[in-house]
Amino acid sequence: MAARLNLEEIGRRAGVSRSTVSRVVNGEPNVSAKTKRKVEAVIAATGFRPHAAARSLASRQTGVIGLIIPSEAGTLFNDPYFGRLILGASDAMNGLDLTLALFVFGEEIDESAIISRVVNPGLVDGVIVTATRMADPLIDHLRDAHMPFVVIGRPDSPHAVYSVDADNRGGARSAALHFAQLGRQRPALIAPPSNTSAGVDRRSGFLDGLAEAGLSIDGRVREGDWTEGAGRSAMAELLASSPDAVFVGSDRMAVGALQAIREANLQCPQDVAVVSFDGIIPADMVVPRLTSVAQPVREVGERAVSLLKAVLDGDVTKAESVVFPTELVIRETCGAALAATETGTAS
Amino acid sequence: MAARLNLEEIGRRAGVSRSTVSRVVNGEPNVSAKTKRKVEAVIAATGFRPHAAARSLASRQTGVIGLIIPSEAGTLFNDPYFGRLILGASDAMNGLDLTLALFVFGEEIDESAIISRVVNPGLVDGVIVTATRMADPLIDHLRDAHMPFVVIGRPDSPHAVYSVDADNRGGARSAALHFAQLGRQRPALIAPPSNTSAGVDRRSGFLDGLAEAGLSIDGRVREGDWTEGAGRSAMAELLASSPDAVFVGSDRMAVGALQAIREANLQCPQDVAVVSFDGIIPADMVVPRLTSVAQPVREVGERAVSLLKAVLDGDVTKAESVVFPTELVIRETCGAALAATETGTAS
DNA sequence: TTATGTTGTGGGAGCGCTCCCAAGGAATCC
DNA sequence: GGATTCCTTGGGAGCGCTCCCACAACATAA
Repeated sequence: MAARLNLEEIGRRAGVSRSTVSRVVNGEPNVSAKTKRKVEAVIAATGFRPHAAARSLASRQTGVIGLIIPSEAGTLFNDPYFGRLILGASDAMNGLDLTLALFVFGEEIDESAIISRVVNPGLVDGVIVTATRMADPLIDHLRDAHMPFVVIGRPDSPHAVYSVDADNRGGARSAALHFAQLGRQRPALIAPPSNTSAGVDRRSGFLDGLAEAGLSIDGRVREGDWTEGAGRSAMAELLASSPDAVFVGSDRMAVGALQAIREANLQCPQDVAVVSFDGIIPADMVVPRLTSVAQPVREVGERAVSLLKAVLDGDVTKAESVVFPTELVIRETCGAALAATETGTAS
Repeated sequence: MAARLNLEEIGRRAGVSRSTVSRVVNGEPNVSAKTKRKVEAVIAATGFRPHAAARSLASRQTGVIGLIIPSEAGTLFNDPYFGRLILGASDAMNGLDLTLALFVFGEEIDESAIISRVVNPGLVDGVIVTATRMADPLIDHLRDAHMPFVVIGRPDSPHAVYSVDADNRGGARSAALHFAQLGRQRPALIAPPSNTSAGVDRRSGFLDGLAEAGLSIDGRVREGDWTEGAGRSAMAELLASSPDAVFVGSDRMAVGALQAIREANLQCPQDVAVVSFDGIIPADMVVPRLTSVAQPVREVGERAVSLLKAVLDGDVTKAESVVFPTELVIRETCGAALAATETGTAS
């Protein structure tokens, strides 16, 4: 009775062959309009959908792209960065009729177990790797397994790697210049982990900017693991060397830093100006409102997908690595409005 | 030379048949220790992994579970809820050797296009539906397509549906009782959207709690779309009727509400106490620290996976719907410490 | 007329796996 | 000893699709 719905069966009902149905389903040319109409009618009536696994097996591509978020990032799931990234990637995939497979490494999960699942042939066509660590072993594994991939971040691989990144150095540099312009004399830095490319770049970009502006940092540098707690304790330590401006490498750490400033009975931005990085926390969430270097997270996600798609299609004429500009969004914590008032430039 | 690696080829190299290799790969019994060792050696030497699509086609299951986040939730990606949920689901899947496929509906994407992709046979074994709307059409589609699914939330379907939810009513009720206990007289409510089960339940739970405690709300009710902005404007409106306590249906809206209170030159908790729902914002992120009804988001995600797994395995002896308890976590915005001080009960 | 495309259609082969049956050999039972 | 069972192994069939070649039907050119 209810014969299993497949190309053969649809063909039987439409009075054509399996091959013709396949052509209609895949929108191939060289099908007469009449035949096409007949077949489409049967498909619509039955609600037939081709079997994905069979298609994958025969065509050797799955239409699935993996997004890999390694273990250290597990805690990062508390910040909106990955949500945005996923949203961007997902949007792009919807447009390309691709499916997103998400691989999150839990701390307790053996990394190699995940890797072997990811590179499982016939599961995904390619992967996007996020939160890349410096010298990430995952990248070598992917290359060894001949799995096409795109990295989000700046990979420090000896080989050429397709990548998408935000301009971390430039953004951090602009924070330094901003402090200089506001007349701050004793800058400090709370850097993200230096085992990530973003950590390295935000640190060096800021230091370069300071040097350019003739400011010195004199060891007022700490490093934190992206969390509020880390920002808070790093800031508490830094306050001993009385900085008047701090560049904090992530919004979440900046929230912690503001907390520490408040606890020391100091005022932000009057006593200590703060500029952070990400531009990802809703503006109204913290008081005073955070001045932050914004990066286009969603666009990064979208672009990673389209780049990977190009790689998969062999469309290698496109650029190998893309860097999105970042933008210093001035709100309250940097004290720009304050400075303007003092010099009578603004209200 | 490099013959394609498949069961046949591995078998050839190990001097056994395709079938035997298959048995070893799948850990089936009834393979002699010696044969097993031989085959495993060849597999290890070659790095062979069985082809997922071929396996899916033959076995009629994919080992992939879909997680669906409908369009309205797109904006919600700004809050950590979905990150936690994904993390929980992902952890559970890693443990069960399952792969997570994420389907996010963008506003601009035609819902039915996604649906047809989701129910594509041979893609996923089953799906988890989140952020369910009341009378969600998606649920009917899934049923029609015979796609096994589990709902996160409280589905209001005429049919029996497997579901996992947090005790929204109970949590909201406890907020009301807490206000009553603290002697607040003029409670108000900022409810989440009433087209979601969480919105309906948090609203009714709070109102029930008030009734129980003999407090009336007199129209001091607004509704917001989960965002800070909505919380802020709802609170601004409510302040006209001078409430002394507000239950806000989500942490993000509570952040906006606090902002509105501050802008009205009122003090929280002295003038207006605030209790919110979710328990998801890092405690230090806002000042004063948010008293919130915490729900175990990660556990909900994990449980949804294990429930779906049970459904897929035909292990229907397990409960059809699971409700996780919620817990009122007292911090600063409710004014409990304040009340205690006043009555001399605590420091 | 015959040679030469062009378009539409059908069907064989094969993707790599699982499922299942059969068969040989070893172990066990009466 | 022969009959019965169990364990181990091999291979046919088939999952539903794509790829490719063959071929019929028709148009076009010499």
